[in-house]
Order: sequence, then structure tokens, then C-alpha cells
Amino acid sequence: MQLNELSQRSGVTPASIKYYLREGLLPPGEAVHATRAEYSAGHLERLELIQALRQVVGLNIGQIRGLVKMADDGVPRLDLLAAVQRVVLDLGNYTTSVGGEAAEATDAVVRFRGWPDSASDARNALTAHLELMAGLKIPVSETVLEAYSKAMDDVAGLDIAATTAPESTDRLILTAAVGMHMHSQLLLKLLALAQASHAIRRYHG
Amino acid sequence: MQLNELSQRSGVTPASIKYYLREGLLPPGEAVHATRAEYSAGHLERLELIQALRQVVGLNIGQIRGLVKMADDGVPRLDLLAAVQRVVLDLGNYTTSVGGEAAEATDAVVRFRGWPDSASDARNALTAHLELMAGLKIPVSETVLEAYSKAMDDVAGLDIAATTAPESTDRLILTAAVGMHMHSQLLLKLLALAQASHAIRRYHG
DNA sequence: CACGCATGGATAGTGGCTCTATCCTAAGGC
DNA sequence: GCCTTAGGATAGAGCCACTATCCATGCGTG
Repeated sequence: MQLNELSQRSGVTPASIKYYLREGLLPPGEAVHATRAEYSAGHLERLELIQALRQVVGLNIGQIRGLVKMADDGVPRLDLLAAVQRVVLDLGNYTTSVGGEAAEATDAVVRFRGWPDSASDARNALTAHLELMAGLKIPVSETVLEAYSKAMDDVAGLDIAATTAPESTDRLILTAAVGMHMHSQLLLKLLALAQASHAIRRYHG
Repeated sequence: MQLNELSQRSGVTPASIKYYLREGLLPPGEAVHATRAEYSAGHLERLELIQALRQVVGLNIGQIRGLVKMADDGVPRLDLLAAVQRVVLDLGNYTTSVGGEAAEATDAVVRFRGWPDSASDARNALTAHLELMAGLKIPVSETVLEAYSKAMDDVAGLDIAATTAPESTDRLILTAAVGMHMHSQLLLKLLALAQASHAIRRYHG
């Protein structure tokens, strides 16, 4: 198919498709000659991925480019999922701080939860976040950390099970990113409702 | 104090202060005459609030304006806290959909958690979010909803206790917004770590 | 008393981001 | 052989959060 058909099937305007091509999110079509290029079902799938990551998950072009580059480079699926987790849950690119109270608190959490204690983006992100909270003078007691981590341990026991290993890499990224995002948002909505409920109980009953 | 001193004490450039004045985030100083205005400690506090909401919580100018307007209008503290929760946890302005599977699921959660079942932003947001997930073909089983809500119920039992009712309304908003944001982010970091840990156990142990 | 310079106020410009519109050339189809 | 249309390049738009410039005013300093 050519650009126009790709546009109509995906619902993305030709101008935007050209933009994604320029930005390297969409690989160029196979040039049949100087002024015609042929696009495949893979391009359509890629466009759906881009749309979902932009509109549902809210990633920016750079983040999307990072993910699709990995996909195109044939990076192993586990690494891909880790990358998806990093951008979707905003684990950032923190400088790995090695000592300090925050690192100790992270160690403590990992220990009393019995989690495997290997280094990871999530671990660095947690340490960095605890440092940030300390810097903002927001105390995080061991009690809170224990309760939160227990709650998240319970939650993590379930949701990955739903992922029914998709066929293509693009679809894997799509389902993983959208699933992670929607589930984390679901958690926050439930937290809001729980907090509101507790507040009502406290003040009105 | 005058603009320049306010700028130096707050660390905000005069140009930005003028911008906040124009946008109605910062009330005008008391005009001593045509070309001089005097700013108070309240202005400094307001600037600190704006800074925190922009840089830490990541709110935009419109959201901040909404909150400070409420503060200036002397809205009751509980309403203020509800507004803070709405913008910080992204509860949005959803159209209150009354019926449908999602609404039933929300009812079910509230029922088996024993939460007071009054209408609220959080409740609408949850229903809307469940509808969104259904639209995206992401199934949310009752098991997941039960586990998630249980976890959030446990979490909500703790963290509001830390709020030591601050003196001024601006400080109340600041501590509430920053606290909510950082705690919710903490939860997501812990979720990431928990998921990574479960994944490792599954694949390597 | 007069001059210079900071202040407040208005207006316009900047830079980043994500598109979107225009223009041009080169072909394919009728 | 002409007209439509794809593809490619470039420039522009619109939003956001500032940031810089300009100007009249009038306080403070000498």
C-alpha cells in the first residue's frame, strides 16, 4: 500500500506519517522507484503502536523512538519489557547513588520482602525517589515503606499473568505499555477513592 | 519588599514573577503609588507554592490557578484537599456516567471494601477509568479489582496521618499536593520493583 | 532641584514540542 | 502527452511557560 492508503487505514494524516518517518519512528517504505514507496502491514502496526503510546500512555516522540529502535534492533523481549517499564512508570535515568540512607532503606525493603536483590532500574528509581523525599523533608517511616511494599507485592502477584505473549514485537510493546499504564492509573484511582473513604470515615463517622 | 527583593528571596526571576502576576497566580502587591508596589510574606509563600506545584508536582499554570483561586476565595479546607487530590492524582473532569458495567464494578468495589458509598470525584474517575480499560479491551477481573482495592485500602490507612495541619492555606496546599504526589510516585516505584522481582522469580528461580 | 536608574506595566519574542501546510519535482495512468 | 498525485523538503502553526525589550514614571542621590 502507499502513503494515502496507509493514512486512511490507520487514521493518521499523511502529514503526521511523514513526520513520524522523519523522526525515525516509522521505517521508510520500500521504494519502488524515485517517487513511490510501498508500505506493509508492519507499518500499519507500527502506526497503531505510535498512536497508542502517544494518546493513551502519553509518551513523547523521543521515548517512543527509544522503544521502537530497540524493537528494530532485535533487543531481547525481557530487556524490551524493562525499557517499557522504565518509560511508562517514569523510572527515569537516575544516577546510581551507592550509599546513603535512601539506599539502606531500599535494601531494607528488598530484604524484608524477600525480593531478589539484584540491581535494576526500579531499584535505582526507588532509591533516588527516597532521596528526593528526604530532600523535600517528607519523612517515610519504615512502617509506611513496609505497608506500601507489602501492598505492591500483593498487586504484582497478579497482573503480569494477563499478558498472553503477543505475536509481533510491536504488539508486545503495545500491550505491555498500555497494560502497565492503565493498571498503574487504576491503582491511583483506587488509592484516591480509598483515601477519600478513609477521610469521610474520620470526619463524619 | 519590592519586586527585586521578592525575586531574590524566592529565587524566581522578576520576569517570571511578572508572568505569574499576569496569570493571576500571584495577587498584585499593595501599590504605594503609580510605579511602586509592596509585596508581603504571603507573596513569598505563594511563590514557593507555585514553584513546588510546577517543579515537583508538575502541574500546569491553569491547574495551579484553579487551586490558588480556591485558596483566595476562602474555600473550606476539605474542599481544597479534594481539589488537590483531583489535580495531583489526575482524577480529571469526567462526565458522570450513571449505569453500565463499569459503574457496577465500582459499586462492587465500594461494597465489598465497606467504603462509604457517596459520590465523589474519585468514584467518577474510577468508573471512567474502568470504562476506558474496557474500551481498550483490557479485562479487569473481579479478582484484580479486589486485590488492588484491598492493597489501596491498606495504604490509605496510614499516610494522611502524617499531615500536621499547617498554618496557612498556601502551606496546606503545598504539603498536601507534594505529599500526595510523592507518595503516589513512591507507590509506583515500589510497584515497578515488585513486578521486576516477581518477573525474576518466575524466569530465573 | 535635577538627573539617573530601578520599577511596574505592556507587548513581543524564544525555545521546545508536535504536528500541519505549502511547494516542487517526478512519474503513472488515462 | 497531459493531468493528477506521491514523495520529499521546508517552512509555518499553535500551545506552553517563560524571558527579553521598551517605555513612562517618579524616588533617591548628589
